[in-house]
Amino acid sequence: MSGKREAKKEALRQAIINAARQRIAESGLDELRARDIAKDADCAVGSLYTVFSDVDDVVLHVNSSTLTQLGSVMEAASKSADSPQEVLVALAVEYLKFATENRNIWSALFNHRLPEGAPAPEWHVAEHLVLMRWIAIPLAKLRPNLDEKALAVQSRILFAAVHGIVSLSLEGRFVAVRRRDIETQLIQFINDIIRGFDKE
Amino acid sequence: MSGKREAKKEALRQAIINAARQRIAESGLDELRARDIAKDADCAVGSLYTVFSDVDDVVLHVNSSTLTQLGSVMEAASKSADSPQEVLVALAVEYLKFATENRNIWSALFNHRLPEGAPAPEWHVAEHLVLMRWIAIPLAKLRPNLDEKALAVQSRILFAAVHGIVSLSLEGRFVAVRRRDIETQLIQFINDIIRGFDKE
DNA sequence: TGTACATCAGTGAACGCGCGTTCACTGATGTAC
DNA sequence: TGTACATCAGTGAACGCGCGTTCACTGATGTAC
Repeated sequence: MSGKREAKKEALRQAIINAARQRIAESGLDELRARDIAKDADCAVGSLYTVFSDVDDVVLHVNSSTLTQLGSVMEAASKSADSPQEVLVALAVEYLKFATENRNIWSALFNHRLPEGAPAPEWHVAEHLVLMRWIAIPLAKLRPNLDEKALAVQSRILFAAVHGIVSLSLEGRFVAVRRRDIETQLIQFINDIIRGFDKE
Repeated sequence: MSGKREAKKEALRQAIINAARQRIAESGLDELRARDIAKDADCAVGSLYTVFSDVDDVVLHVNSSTLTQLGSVMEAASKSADSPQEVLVALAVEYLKFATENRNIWSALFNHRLPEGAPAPEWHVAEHLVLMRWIAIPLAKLRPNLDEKALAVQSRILFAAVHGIVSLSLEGRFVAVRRRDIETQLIQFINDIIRGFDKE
């Protein structure tokens, strides 16, 4: 009966990550507090520090699980259509949908800043790169002349553009566009770009 | 000699705004502290509260002046080329340049969050709208069939896309693209979109 | 299986600090005559 | 122009609070025999 400690520790880790995710989903990353996480996870504040190095570390793990979710969404979108055009549109639309339905969780991905000298750990960066693959696949079919490197760059640029549209629209601020218009606009936008490829 | 008080007050306002801008430029919005602003502006912390309601109010004014700067940049870009295609490219390139050269000042525009219930004051929102006009003008020539409303939406979408590319590239994070490639990519991106319009 | 001891997870009150904001006071500007 | 008083800008030490993190302690799990 030796794995009992290990098992409890793992359960605690999960409870903390879930509690943190829940909190972020409800009130946003800015309102996340160590004490609140502990309360929701049914443990003492101190316990948090026995399984994570600090609160940022917890957030990193929440974001990691968000990226996994997003990966599934993108995989599904990729399979939902045949032509690469349609796949790219589906990816954009599903991204918008995910962001809309999981606003705070999604924005935590981009608003979480690690303290000064600490760059995001490598395993976390890698998780992002995986997502770019889902864009690269259909893009490769549309632009077969691009080499691997150029393809990677193009994927990121396209992601960044879509992200920008989703982001500025959702975060609302000054550049707001009516919610029900965004999807239409996004689809049209992707199609415009793809048409641009054709004529190149 | 009755305007002396008024004049000093105005000088203090400017000194505080300038000090805050300088601080933000050097260390970013996150590192902005009331005491530091006061020290740089050669006044006591308390003075800040005699001319501004709080630190957020100061930031709002810094951002306002940044928007004015950005307006001049966009105006110049608009005059630097004749064809609407070239103007749109110039606007994007100059936006990238402005963001690169004034990284912290620029990102304060987007990272400054007002506390809960307080939306940005109307005068500040209006300043943003003015910028969208610089995009709408060349866009109207390329797509003469769009009505005023659709044109406004398209301008915002286009801005959001460019902003997304500039933003994710500069803020670096995971989706980094090599700096010297961004400009090339951005130009190509705008051209792709415009070509898309043509084929519509 | 049972007992004695060792280890380590889990606890939560207390520490410490950063920082926005206030407020009783001082001194400069303005007004009245 | 000069003097006395009033007003208000400017001061900065002190307040207050939020919150991440620690650490001496307790109690549960594991090990030895």
